[in-house]
Amino acid sequence: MPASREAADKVRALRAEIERHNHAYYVLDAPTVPDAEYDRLFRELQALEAQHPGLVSPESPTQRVGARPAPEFTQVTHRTPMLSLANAFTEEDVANFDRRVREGLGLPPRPLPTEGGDGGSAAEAASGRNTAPPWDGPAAGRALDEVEYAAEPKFDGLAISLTYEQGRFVLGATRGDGYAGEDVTGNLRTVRSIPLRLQGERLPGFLEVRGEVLMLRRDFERMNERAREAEEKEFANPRNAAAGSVRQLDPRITAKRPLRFFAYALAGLEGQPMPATHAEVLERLRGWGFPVAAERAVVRGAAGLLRYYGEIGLRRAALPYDIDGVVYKVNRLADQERLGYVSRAPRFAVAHKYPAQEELTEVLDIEVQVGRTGAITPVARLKPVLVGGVTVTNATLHNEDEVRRKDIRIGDAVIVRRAGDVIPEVVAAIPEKRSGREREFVIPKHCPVCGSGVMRLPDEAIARCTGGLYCPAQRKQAILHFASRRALDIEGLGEKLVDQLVDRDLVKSAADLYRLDVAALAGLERMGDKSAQNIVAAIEASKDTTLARLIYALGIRNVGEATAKDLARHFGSLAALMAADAGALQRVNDVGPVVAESIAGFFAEAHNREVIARLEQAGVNGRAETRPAAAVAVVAGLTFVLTGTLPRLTREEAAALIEAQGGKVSGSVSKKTDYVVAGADAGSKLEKARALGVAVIDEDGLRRLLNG
DNA sequence: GATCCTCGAGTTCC
DNA sequence: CTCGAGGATC
Repeated sequence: MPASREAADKVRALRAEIERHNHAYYVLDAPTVPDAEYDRLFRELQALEAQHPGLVSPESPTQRVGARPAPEFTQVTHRTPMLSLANAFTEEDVANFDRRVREGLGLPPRPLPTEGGDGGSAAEAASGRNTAPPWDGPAAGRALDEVEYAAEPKFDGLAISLTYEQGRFVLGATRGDGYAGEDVTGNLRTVRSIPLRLQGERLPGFLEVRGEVLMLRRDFERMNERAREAEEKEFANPRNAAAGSVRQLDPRITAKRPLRFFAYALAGLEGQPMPATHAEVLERLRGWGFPVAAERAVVRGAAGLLRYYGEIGLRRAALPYDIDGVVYKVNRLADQERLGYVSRAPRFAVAHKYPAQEELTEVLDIEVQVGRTGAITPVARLKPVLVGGVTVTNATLHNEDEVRRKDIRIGDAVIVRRAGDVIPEVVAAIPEKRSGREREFVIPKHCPVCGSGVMRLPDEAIARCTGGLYCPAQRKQAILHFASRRALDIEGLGEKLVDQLVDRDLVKSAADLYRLDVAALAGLERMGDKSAQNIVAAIEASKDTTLARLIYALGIRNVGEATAKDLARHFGSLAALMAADAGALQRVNDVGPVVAESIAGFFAEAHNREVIARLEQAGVNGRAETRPAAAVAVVAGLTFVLTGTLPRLTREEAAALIEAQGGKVSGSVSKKTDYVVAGADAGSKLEKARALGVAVIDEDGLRRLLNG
């Protein structure tokens, strides 16, 4: 059917509208229509194009769904090479960069305090420049002498080059070796934030744009979540996911990946004059419809660069995308040209890197640890590697399924990261690096500590040692738990000491702690008279405690701090708790059939009852806490979550104050949270609070609430 | 029955 | 901090 003029007009209008919505959503990050409306427009356009195949053109938004797979990519030679940048790691490197730029531009080595603006003008005259230097503005003083730089985040993605002819996207290529890359036009057409047609009135006849393809962290996580549900392989990080997606031979797969594009340079322009500065380049790119980094800035001198580096460093974790540093470019393009290139890197730009949060290392071995409940946890012993400033040698692998899912083998090269900036985590193995000598990990059939059988219940992820308290590892953990800060808080009773006490049979259960005397302790390693006295005193002091702490200290399965508090409040004494049957137990908040069975089962054991009797004889007294009549307090009945470092209170102190007035302190933020109390360096909880619209207060705000 | 909210448990390094 | 899972809720 020949396309009627009417249909052609309609198609054009629909395309324009859809691209406008695309731009608003993917580039401006401000959606203009609901998703359903967008889908409706999209389907309407698809239907029209199906009716009139003559109207289909490569820059129609419908073509973003991806063309057929290609047998391989064809090579493209870059008109201008895509060079890499020199790296800077230290402040000194940055100072040297600034110094070399000044030399290259014929400026004096450093603007001396006494010279004022004279140095600048002298240099300008000497260099014979005819354009106004950036520091020749109305501002006066020292800053006049400093070089102006454009600074922006360095995206951790895949560098690509986009070519536009007469405003239409015609070629997209990977960086490759810098001189020739691969033609990935079909894949890049599916990336919604890459304009298929440039926006604006005055379009260049030819345009080549450089930028980065990446995945936003939230998109990456959502994608991995779906892969996990579908039991497909997950990607290790957003960069690998983006790179893998762009180099997909089947564009229909690429189309399903949530890729984004950010532009950062102009490599070719015909038909209109180049802008004067890099900052203006970015504005021009934005005008044509390309996303550019919101964090871009123009700064002066080495001091300005370092300040920018520090600011972005602080915001790094909160940025929507991964970055591995920041990039500094001399702002004026004329100056860039004068500085030119040295070997393969430009002299006018440098990448200032942050310490890596991910590193490559090697799994030397996978050992297992036995926890308090007998849980057998595989732990990777790693070749030591510096990640984000600390040396990492161990990382938990959680459980057998996790090892299988990530397919981590002994001897593998692996990527290690510090999750939430603290706890080391093995992100993924790199199977390409295998030699064939790697060994797969298997959970041992017998406990490495006591030799008892290891059992994994069918619907549990964790394998456990069946040795119970016969197993020295579990006994040690039980005693450490009993003495821990949130339980009976026996200071000085740490791992090394408990190891010795249990290995020498001086202590078999928590009750035995109360029979220790200085003489018994004094014979141990690293244990003088003074230390022994301190420990005996700490054990003595622990006898006076609360019922909630005592219940928690017993280490009943599925009974943690919060449940212990509920149980203490409900029953009032250990005797009453021990006498309760499953029905009575389930009347307590948050106790269902499973927890009730754990509790009843614990007290049914003769051994446990004996330990409790001996604790009571020794004088361990779990006194019930009397609740203040707190109905009048402002915070009564409200739920708080504490995060970050408060200026004057520890989190424990703040929690105690809240609970004393009848408030509740919880560990995770949800819609039901009333207040998040945030201190310095607050992390994900603060983010979540903001996302959910939960009220955030600081320590002073909390004090005001507590004081009514 | 599905979904959301919490809690419990295990873990690293300084 | 993260994961898994128990309990509550709709």
